[in-house]
Amino acid sequence: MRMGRKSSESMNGANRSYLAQKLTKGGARLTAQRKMLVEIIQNSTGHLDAASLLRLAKRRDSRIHRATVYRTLELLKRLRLIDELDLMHLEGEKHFYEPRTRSEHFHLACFRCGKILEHNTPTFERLKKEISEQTGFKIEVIRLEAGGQCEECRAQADSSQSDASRAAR
Amino acid sequence: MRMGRKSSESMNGANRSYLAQKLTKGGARLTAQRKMLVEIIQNSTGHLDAASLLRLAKRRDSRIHRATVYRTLELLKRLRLIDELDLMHLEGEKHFYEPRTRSEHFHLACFRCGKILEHNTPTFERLKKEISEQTGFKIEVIRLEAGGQCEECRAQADSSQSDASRAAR
DNA sequence: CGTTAAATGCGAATGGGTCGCAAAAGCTCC
DNA sequence: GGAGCTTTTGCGACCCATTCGCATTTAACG
Ligand SMILES: [Mn+2]
Ligand SMILES: [Mn+2]
Ligand SMILES: [Zn+2]
Ligand SMILES: [Zn+2]
Repeated sequence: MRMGRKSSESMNGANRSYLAQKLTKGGARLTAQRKMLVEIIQNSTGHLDAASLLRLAKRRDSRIHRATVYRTLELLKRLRLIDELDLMHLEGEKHFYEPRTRSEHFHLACFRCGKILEHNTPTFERLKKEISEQTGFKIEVIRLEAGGQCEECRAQADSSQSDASRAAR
Repeated sequence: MRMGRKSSESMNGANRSYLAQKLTKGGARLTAQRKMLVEIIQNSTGHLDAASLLRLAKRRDSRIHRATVYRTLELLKRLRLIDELDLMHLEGEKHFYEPRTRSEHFHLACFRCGKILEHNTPTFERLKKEISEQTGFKIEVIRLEAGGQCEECRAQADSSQSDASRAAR
């Protein structure tokens, strides 16, 4: 009977109250799978899709099933613990997820290099406020995404553009 | 050999130059199918998904195939003649399409009654400008969507809320 | 018109996501 | 710390939107 605690577990202790609070509100049970999935999402840096999340989870406990991942994502969305992103369908039709613990931001997807930029400005906050005021609509989730060219790729495109026009002469 | 022209066809004459211009740029051919699909999209009021578009198209020429619809939508997206919407996945994973001829707006999807509101405010324009200025990102397509409760549904929810609290006492 | 590259129809194949059900695991209350 | 009830999981079959490869047709250019 190992009583040793890994750092992730002791850290879990701190998280548990927050999660327990959030998850148990509404009658959701705090299962091992859910704890694991939430922890992976929280600790992950980038934007996870369901398949990646499953892969990472299987590394800890190979018995976890795809359906559980999808069901948990659905639950976390409902509880507003994560946001779902499309990232302009840059990599097919799948969705990406990120914890709502980080400060709010939107996403810019570069069609050329595939990079995802995160950004925010007070004007976004203002826009949301205006929307509610002007339409009476109560915003529960909002998603702002743009596709185009990032600064670097634009510079590159411009220089090859001038190459092309030079060659055309 | 019927020489009569339906109004939709004569209207087509006006559109054709615009379409021909847009479609033939980049080497796209002006096929009967493409003309038909673009016309359906332009004349449609609501937000069409691929299946609805196919259904409407089949009504005019039953030989048109699903794959052609998808390929045409892809083309029109590339040419920036239409925008693709998710509408917060209110009706599953499918996408919706609308012509870019109408003035720009974003979409608010009511989770309760399923209504889609269209809205705009100058702050949105300003936000886009700021994004470009602050990040150097060149926006080619942008999508702003919110999900929540429309004014009517909110009023309804509030009144049933107070019913509930009254009942609870 | 004939030529040629591009587009279409077709049906099979993908891929992301969902479902129904039996077994397993949380919670609650004692 | 179990009994009993309810929720959740694993599982595989299934679904639905979209894509693909290929043979045939068609638009566009000369
Ligand atoms: Mn989507
Ligand atoms: Mn992000
Ligand atoms: Zn880039
Ligand atoms: Zn509503």
